[in-house]
Amino acid sequence: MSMDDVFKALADESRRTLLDRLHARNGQTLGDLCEGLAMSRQAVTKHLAILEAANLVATRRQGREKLHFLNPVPINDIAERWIGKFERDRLAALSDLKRQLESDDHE
Amino acid sequence: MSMDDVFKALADESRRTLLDRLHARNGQTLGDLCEGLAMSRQAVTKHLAILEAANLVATRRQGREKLHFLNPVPINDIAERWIGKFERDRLAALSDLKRQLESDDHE
DNA sequence: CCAATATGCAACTATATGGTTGCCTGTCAA
DNA sequence: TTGACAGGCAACCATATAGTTGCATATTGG
Repeated sequence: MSMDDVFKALADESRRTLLDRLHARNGQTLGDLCEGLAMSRQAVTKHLAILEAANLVATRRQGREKLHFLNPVPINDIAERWIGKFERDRLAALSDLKRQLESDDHE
Repeated sequence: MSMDDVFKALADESRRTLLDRLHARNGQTLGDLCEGLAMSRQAVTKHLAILEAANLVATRRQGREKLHFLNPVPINDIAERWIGKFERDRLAALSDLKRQLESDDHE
């Protein structure tokens, strides 16, 4: 669960997709997370193990199923490392504004 | 400057150290950034090129020197991807509190 | 019990990546 | 001009890593 594990875990597109899926719906099983992906179940298992070791994903066993949950804390730590407190607020405001403008475009 | 480039760039400890150095003092030259590091100048050059391609570092030529500047925007985008607006505020508050407690410890 | 379901483990392969060495180019100052 | 300084480019090597296949284990429902 070192910092290096977090960055290595995030370096792969497949793993980021898995985090996206958990962000959209938390608490999915391995089978759920495999659905529609162009790789074997074993590949997904390995990716989830890496995400879990990095503390980006927490798990809970329920019978023969294993539920997966996204943990946003290490992600926040990344931002804290290189973005100062005030700069953070400024960038957050900019992001909000950008989202606002984009959603207006689509109306 | 795709999202993948950013994560790949951050996946290496040496590159994160370079970002730390720029965060501590912005606008350093290649020579500055090499100092005290246990690798060749050419290795640092390659790392900086990767950081620049990922838009994490911006550069400006000045005579025979090249100055390097940290760009925090892609870092912020990472946090935005998996942390909701309200969750972001909550995590930021927690981080501030944690920092506060830690600084108290050291007094 | 037993077959189907859900997940775990291990060996193997191809490619990506970090680091090196050697040499080239450009800029400054005496 | 010319030597020294700052940086750039290319080929090469060792290791890390994403993906695969094949087999094993564990839980549930009939």
